[in-house]
Amino acid sequence: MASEHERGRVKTMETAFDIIETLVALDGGRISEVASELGLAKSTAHRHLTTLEELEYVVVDDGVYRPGLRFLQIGEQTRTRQEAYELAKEKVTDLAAETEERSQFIVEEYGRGVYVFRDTGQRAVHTDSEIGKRIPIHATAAGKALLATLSDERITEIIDHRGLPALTEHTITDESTLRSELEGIRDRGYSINQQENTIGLRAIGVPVEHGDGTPFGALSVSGPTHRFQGTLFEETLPNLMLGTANELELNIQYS
Amino acid sequence: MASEHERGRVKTMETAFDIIETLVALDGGRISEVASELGLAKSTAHRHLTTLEELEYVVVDDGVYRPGLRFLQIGEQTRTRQEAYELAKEKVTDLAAETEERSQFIVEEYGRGVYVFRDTGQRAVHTDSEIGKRIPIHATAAGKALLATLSDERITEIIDHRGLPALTEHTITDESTLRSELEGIRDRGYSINQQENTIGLRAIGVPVEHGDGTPFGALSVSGPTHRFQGTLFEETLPNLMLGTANELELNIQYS
DNA sequence: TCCAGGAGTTCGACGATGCAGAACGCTTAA
DNA sequence: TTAAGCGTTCTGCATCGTCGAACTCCTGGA
Repeated sequence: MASEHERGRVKTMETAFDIIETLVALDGGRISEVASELGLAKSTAHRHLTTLEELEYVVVDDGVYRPGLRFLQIGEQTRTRQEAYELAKEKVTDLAAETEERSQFIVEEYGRGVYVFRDTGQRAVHTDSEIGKRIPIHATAAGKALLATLSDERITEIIDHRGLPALTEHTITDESTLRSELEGIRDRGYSINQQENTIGLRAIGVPVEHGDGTPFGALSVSGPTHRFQGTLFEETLPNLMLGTANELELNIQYS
Repeated sequence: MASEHERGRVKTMETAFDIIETLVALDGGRISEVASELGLAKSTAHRHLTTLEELEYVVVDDGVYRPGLRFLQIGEQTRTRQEAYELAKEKVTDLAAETEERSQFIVEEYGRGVYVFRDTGQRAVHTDSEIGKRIPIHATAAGKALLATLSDERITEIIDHRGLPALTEHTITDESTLRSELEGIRDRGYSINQQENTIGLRAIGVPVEHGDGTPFGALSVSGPTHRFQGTLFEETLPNLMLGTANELELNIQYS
């Protein structure tokens, strides 16, 4: 099963996490569901799930196993471990309030962007449901801003590893185009997303660096093309975001 | 190593999660640190950590391994899976805004209370750092409110499993006292915490149930004894919270 | 410059342990 | 009453996780 992995790894651990991911994907599953889904013997799935439950990583309700809140605990701890994350959260909230659009903060992990905070202007649409979601780094404003802060070697690594898949007809899929785009971002200080990720959506992103110039993450604000145009899109928003990123960097430096 | 666990479980998985928990506890560790911490051979720790990194559950920076954001992803997904959680979050925010005190929503897992949302009135102190934290269910307002909604058998199970450890001199450590306290909560509709968890802190908790009467979680608001007294503590707050819980239950029922 | 110490990595051999499959009991539906 | 489906338990086999040794790389001190 799934033997595309290198040798020399702990196979049992792979099946353990395969099971957890199956539970996430199925939104909870019974023993035999999991077993057939992964091609395991029923007894094996049973043993794994029982162990996961004893370790308190999985809860069982009426025979249906689901991931437990311990993942949330570990996730929150890794998120808040760095004080800078709290500062970034404030800025995300501020941006959402000022622009009344959707704003988010992402960091890079394994060559992809990961949503760390997100907020929206209107209270009603307020949802955190995509926190932790991984997005292709080359097709989002925040992702490109982040890429621009990385070293050339790291950029090459990421492109080699993840490729440049097209998400819409506007996605940049050519490496040299992307590189010159990144050059432009470094000059301007901010990045633009022109429906490269989703048709009908534009966005502006700004990188955020630590005091010593090492990359930290990126802020972005996104909205519909009919609102994101003209002076707002070309001047007001970029200036607001550059200012916000600058404040954030100063806050980080002196905290 | 650590052989107090039952036979018939997947031992390798236990060491895998032991390693993850060690990384959480140490806030990142090197291979040999983890190995000596858990009494493993260096090569074993190496193999596990390499596997965890390949599975993208752990990131490595300059030889130091840390839990990755995938835990956050799984945690957020389990939290937001149930739509009711979003509704609960709104109420936590509302309570924090109205009372200008700390408010939280907890659910029960493995016989303990788990913070699912938390908010505080003043923006400055706004921190989510304790999300996911597990608390003794008998020594908190929300915990007792939650306990009061459970079946007698489940209550017995929890007490047998977790015991009633004293956290302060006011903690209820006697089972029959706790049971009559729960009876009172069922009558009144809300619970009170009189410095049972932390000296100097009082709190009020209300249970939240699904439309069919099954337990969902509990809301609570906590504050310092010098503010939590008199009419506020005896009337205003309880009424506010009972109303809020009632609204929440209605929202849940018709969503 | 050389050596010593510590860290990460690789390798091989042993035996613990994870795995599949069968068998059993329970519940549900026909 | 029976059959199907599910969870649970057990047992034997061979896989695979474990340890320890050996090697390299890096760093700091003499």
